Amino acid sequence: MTADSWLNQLQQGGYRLTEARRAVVDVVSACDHALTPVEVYDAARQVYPALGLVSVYRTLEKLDELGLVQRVHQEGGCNAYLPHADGHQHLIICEQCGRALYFSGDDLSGLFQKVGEQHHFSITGHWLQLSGLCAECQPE
Amino acid sequence: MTADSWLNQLQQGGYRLTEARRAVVDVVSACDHALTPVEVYDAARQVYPALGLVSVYRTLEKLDELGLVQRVHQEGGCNAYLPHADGHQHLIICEQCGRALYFSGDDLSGLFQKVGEQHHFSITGHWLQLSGLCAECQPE
DNA sequence: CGCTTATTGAAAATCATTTTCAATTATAAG
DNA sequence: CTTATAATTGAAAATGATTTTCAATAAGCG
Ligand SMILES: [Mn+2]
Ligand SMILES: [Mn+2]
Ligand SMILES: [Zn+2]
Ligand SMILES: [Zn+2]
Repeated sequence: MTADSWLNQLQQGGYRLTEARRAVVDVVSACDHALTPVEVYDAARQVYPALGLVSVYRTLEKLDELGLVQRVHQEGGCNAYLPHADGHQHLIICEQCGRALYFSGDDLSGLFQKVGEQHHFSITGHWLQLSGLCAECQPE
Repeated sequence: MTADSWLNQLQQGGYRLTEARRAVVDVVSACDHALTPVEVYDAARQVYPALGLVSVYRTLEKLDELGLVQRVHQEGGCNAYLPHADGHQHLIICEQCGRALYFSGDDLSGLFQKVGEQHHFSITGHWLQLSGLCAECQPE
């Protein structure tokens, strides 16, 4: 289970396992759409009502540090988190329901290198994100 | 000149031309790297010292509304603005000096469509941004 | 030039995030 | 199973960015 793996990695990282962290990890590790700190807070309190919003911020910070979550940028805001991509992957996000999904296998570095040369840039990274409608949100 | 065109469009949009707006437009329309509201404020005050930060926010909001600027997302933050791309273009940003540049001519919609199908998404948009080193920032 | 109303900057309010702090608790040692 | 220690907690205060309020100003129009 992802949650257990995350908890292990927190512990390996020298952090203690607490109720607050367990609650946050349970919510975020299992979620298929990006959540803001407050959304994590609301969801996690259903399991652990004593949770403080501060601990959500602090836990997300540590999960980010450990590479277990990543921040998601969208029109609506840039403070939502998802389980981190596995290797080099990019996001597709449903603009209706927010479902997020990673895909891989794009090989664009050649193209990007070429574009870079044309503009005298040496390209070191790229950021690609698709948006659309997931199966469930498409009209019949 | 871009600045004049922006001012015209503000006027066409029903907005009055004021010193505050002129100062903001002068700075943003001529800038080749993304600026935060405070950076715009500092730059524009050199020309118009009475400027208030609030007016920078308000002017950027209107320029965005008119499609004259666009928000730029980066690791460091997502509250910087650039003159809006001309049609369908994407950004290359120098990770050293922040110089920003648009490129076009990528035709990736075929690829994206295919990726979408594989995951039962109908793709409606994409977001692509390259980062690297501009000519001036490359070692020798 | 004068009228009307959008726009202004200052100050206050709001909102998200971070810091401070005393109380609690996870963990390791005994 | 204690006990000791230091990390972690949630509440409250502080901060920082952005928005709202408001009375004064000035753009645009006749
Ligand atoms: Mn890629
Ligand atoms: Mn494109
Ligand atoms: Zn959907
Ligand atoms: Zn550069």
